[in-house]
Amino acid sequence: MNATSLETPAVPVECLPRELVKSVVFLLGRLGVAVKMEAIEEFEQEGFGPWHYGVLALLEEGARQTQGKIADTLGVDRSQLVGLLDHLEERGLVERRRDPNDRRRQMVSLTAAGHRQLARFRKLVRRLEDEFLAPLNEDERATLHKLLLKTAAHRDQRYVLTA
Amino acid sequence: MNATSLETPAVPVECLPRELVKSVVFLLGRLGVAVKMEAIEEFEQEGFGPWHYGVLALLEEGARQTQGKIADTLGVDRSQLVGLLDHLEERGLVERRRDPNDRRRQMVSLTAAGHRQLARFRKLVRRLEDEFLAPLNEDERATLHKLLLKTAAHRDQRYVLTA
DNA sequence: TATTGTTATACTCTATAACTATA
DNA sequence: TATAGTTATAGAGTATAACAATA
Repeated sequence: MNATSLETPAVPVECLPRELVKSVVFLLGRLGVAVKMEAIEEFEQEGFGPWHYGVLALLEEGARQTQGKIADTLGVDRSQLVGLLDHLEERGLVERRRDPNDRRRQMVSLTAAGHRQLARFRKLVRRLEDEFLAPLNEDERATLHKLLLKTAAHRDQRYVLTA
Repeated sequence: MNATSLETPAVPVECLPRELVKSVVFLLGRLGVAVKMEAIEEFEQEGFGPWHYGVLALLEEGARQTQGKIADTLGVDRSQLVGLLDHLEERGLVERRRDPNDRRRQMVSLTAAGHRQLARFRKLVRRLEDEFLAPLNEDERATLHKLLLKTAAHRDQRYVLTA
């Protein structure tokens, strides 16, 4: 039984320095890392990681991408993507085919099983989001999203939502 | 010159999947990790890490903490805190004194130099925050803070701002 | 020679587990 | 025996660099 228990702790939980709690970047960093870790745990229970979800989601939007493009778009290293695709291919969720016009390139595409797995991933993410944002109502979530998106898009073009 | 350059890129930057960009938890995770990495870089240039700032900020609020209390409050492992305090003590920013009533305990307190370093850390964090939240005005930053705090406090008592 | 995908290597961070000295 | 602090060890995750095939 530790201090994070739901029961009233014998010793009151010490608060973080006000200075930190008042800082937007501190909260952003802490929450961001926390949500990432929770996501990793959730995906791991199904034998995957969050990156696998990103790859499948990207492939569904624009089929037949080369590995280089997938890696650059998602912001993962090309060498890292190899292992992710191996994992997905072994489970029959994606297919790799050499581009006949340039046999260095691999054209990656989603299989039917890949689409079904993507649906499962979406359910997982919805659950995670509902749990993590539990104290916020719909309006607040929309506001939070708007502010985060504005911040992200300012730093990185890839976040700009095109019409 | 890479694709993240400010110039108009020859090849248009591929967008992330809309599905991801529309997810609050995805943005939160990405931005959180990004701001953490930027903070680490900034602190590193002064020969420290973000944790050192947390320790100094905590010590200023409530002096003469034991190491266990500091570690639990900040959420770092006790064994990790040892190295952080070594680093700070070598530079004369904190002092460790054995508690005469229980010689297992170390009482840690801030020195005058520690206070001055804390002031420098604060300037660094203000700069980081201004840079990271550049696209948001004062009202938006306040709203973002409110929403993040509400989310964090719901998950972890240590974030509850006491009057 | 440059590029695509791949493999191998190294390094950082963290989590865990032993160890000491005190209680 | 249990606790506070310390040290040592091992693992995951990531970044870097070498490599093979093709252009």
